[in-house]
Amino acid sequence: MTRRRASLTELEGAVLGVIWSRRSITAYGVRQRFLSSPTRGWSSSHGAIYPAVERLIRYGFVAADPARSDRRATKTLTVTQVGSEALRQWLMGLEEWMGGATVDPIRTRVNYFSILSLEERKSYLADAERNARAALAELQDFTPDPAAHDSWGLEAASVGIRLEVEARLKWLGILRERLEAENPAAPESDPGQCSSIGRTEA
Amino acid sequence: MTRRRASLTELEGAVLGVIWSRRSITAYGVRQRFLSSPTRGWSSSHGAIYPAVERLIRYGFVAADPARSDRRATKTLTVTQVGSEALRQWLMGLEEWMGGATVDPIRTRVNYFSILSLEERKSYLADAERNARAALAELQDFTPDPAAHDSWGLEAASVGIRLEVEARLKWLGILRERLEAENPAAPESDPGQCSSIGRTEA
DNA sequence: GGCTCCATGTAAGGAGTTACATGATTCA
DNA sequence: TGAATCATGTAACTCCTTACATGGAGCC
Repeated sequence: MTRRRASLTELEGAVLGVIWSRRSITAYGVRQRFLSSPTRGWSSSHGAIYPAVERLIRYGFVAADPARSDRRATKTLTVTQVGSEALRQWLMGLEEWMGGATVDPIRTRVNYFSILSLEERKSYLADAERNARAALAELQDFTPDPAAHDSWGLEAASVGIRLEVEARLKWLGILRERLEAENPAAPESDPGQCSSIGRTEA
Repeated sequence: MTRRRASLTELEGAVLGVIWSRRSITAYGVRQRFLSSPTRGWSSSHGAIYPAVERLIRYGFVAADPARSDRRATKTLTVTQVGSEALRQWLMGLEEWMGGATVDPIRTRVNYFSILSLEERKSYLADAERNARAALAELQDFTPDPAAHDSWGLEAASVGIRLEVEARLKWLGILRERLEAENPAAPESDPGQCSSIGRTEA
């Protein structure tokens, strides 16, 4: 119950949420949950999760009891009363900027598209579409944590994930069409013209 | 031209891209670009950008020339030949995971929705929708950097931003409807029943 | 007995946030 | 001359990544 920041970090909040949604789980189990999340970019390294759990314990938000019937250092984590209130507060602590767009590595790169040749752009878009489609396919097989005591939220979130990836796919399709419209595939004629487009820099 | 990582970080890549898209710009100007980006979550702190620029200079990707007609320490940054190749390589270095969903703070919180009361959930969704709508409205006024030498990519990216936020808005609408369908607004009758739903934990 | 998981930790190094600190330029 | 803005940097702190390190449990 040490001094702590005004509010939880995203990782701490998510870890607290996972423990809560399982009623009890080990730190190792928390990591498994993060690993199996369809959302890429969740830090699921030991070096991030164990310290985060430790902090939650220090704050008094999580109780760690040595697991009986296991001579290992295995600890069973549970959310305390205080922790449950902290989780609720973190949840309700929406900030205005959160309504805006997230950082999307595919989109970041598109900003500087004009450095690429037409062929490179096409190849980029094809790669991106393939990756997005793969993510969507994986999503088909995804079932939210069956061990959670209530999966309304997990279900709801997975709908959001699907919509986000579908939006990305739609966007990539628009870009592909845009590119094709601007550079009609001149059939076997004058290939030199196309490949110079977009390479303003040597 | 010091030893460096195998590939650029997202921040380094984006900084390199900004410098390239302006042909030349100061580090301060790069920061202004990040600040005016409609994508939230871009680190735009001095403490992140100046060191990133320094690294790019060390790698030989960016040239820094003291600006004439300015007795301050102002340096004009330009992308070198090597840097332009590095930018192209970073751009084309798409990885598979990038097709997946990004970390969205609104969505993260929804995962643990079952800790909230019905009223709290409704309030959360209303807040989130308001924030997303505000982000969309700001996007209307947004024009990609007019000083860029080619804005195809910037334009294309801003379309993606719009689609992402619209998808978020659509998703939040679905959740709101879902919530209302499950808990029909019992008109002035038995308010106690509703407020207990979703609070399985004390 | 050996392999695969389960389970927890630590240490080095890199990077971002925030706050501190300084000074030039421009415009009214 | 004063205020706002342009412009750069540094230092403390925290956090994450990656790799290293250890050992029990369960199963064949």
